[in-house]
Amino acid sequence: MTENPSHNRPYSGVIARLKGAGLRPTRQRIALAKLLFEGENRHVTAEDLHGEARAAGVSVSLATIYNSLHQFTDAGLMREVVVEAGRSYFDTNTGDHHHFFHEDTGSLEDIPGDQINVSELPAAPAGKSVQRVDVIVRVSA
Amino acid sequence: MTENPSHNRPYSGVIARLKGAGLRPTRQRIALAKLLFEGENRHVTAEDLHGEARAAGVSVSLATIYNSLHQFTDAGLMREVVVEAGRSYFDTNTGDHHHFFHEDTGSLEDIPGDQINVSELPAAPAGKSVQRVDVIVRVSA
DNA sequence: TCAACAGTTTAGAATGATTCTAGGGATGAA
DNA sequence: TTCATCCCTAGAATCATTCTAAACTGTTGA
Repeated sequence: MTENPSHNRPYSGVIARLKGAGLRPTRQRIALAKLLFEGENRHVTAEDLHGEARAAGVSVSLATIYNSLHQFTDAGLMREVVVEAGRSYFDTNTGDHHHFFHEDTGSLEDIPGDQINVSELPAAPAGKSVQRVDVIVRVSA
Repeated sequence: MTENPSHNRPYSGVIARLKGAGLRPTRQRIALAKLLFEGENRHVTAEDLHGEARAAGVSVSLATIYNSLHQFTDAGLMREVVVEAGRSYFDTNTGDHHHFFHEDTGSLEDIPGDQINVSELPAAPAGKSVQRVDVIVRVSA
C-alpha cells in the first residue's frame, strides 16, 4: 500500500491536524477539514463551504458549518476576515499576509506579508496588547 | 443678533453642508447632521444614532437613519468602517487615518494618519485601482 | 401664495446571515 | 461493550439591515 497516492489515504493528515487542535475527528469535521486544508489556501464563507460539502456528497448542516469554522478559527487553524458588513470570510492562510478586497466582485486576494510594510505603529492603548494588524486594500475597476 | 452663540443659530452650517452634498435639508437630515457633525468626530452605529436622536427628542425612523447614513457616506461626508461581522460603524472623520479596534468593548479609536506608515504596497491587480487602504489594529486586554 | 411634482419619510414586512435550542447520535476511555 | 461526554441536526429565533407602498414635505414656477 505504500504506493497509494494521497487520495487513497485521504484522512491521515487531516485527522492529525484535528487531534492536534484538540478537536474530536468526527465525520463532519474531517470532511470539512479536507475541503479546507487539502490544496491551496482559500477564502470561504459559511454558505460557500456548505455548498461544497453538499456537492462533495457530504451531508452537513449549516449550523455545523458555522460551529466548525469557529472551532477551527479558535484553534488557530484558520482566521476570520471581515471586509463587508453582513458577511464573514474564513481564511485558511494563517501566516503573515494581508488582503486585496475586490469591491465589485466581493472576493478576496492575498497579499504576501513581505509585500506590505506597516511601520511607525503607535503603541497599544494602556493595558492593551495588539492581537493583529489587518490591512485591507480595497480595489475596484 | 451677531452676538448669538452657535446654539442659538443651530442650523446654518449643517444646512449648507447638506446642500453642498446635493441633499435636500429635511428636518430629519438636519437633526442627524447636527448630532453627527457638530462637535468631535465620532464612530456610530445606526442603532447608536437612532437612540441619540430619540434622546434628543427627534423622531426619526430607523429606516431613515440607515438611508441618511448611506447618503452621507456616498456624499463623502462620512465613511463606513467594517471591523466586526454583523455591525457597521460610520465614521465622521473622512481624513487620512486608521483605527484601533478594542475587541473586548467593541469600540473604535482613531489612529492619526501620520502615526502609521504603509509602504511597499503592491500594485493593484490589472485594470483595478485602489479605492482605500484600511489598517485595523485589533487590541484587547 | 399655492399648486403640483419630485424627493423623503415611515411603519411594518421581508431578507439574509448567524446563533440558539432541544433531542438524538457518535466517539473514546476503560 | 458501556457509558459519559461531546457532537450534530432541523428548525426556530435573533439581529442588523433593506424593502415596500403609502403618506408627507420641500421646492419651484405661475
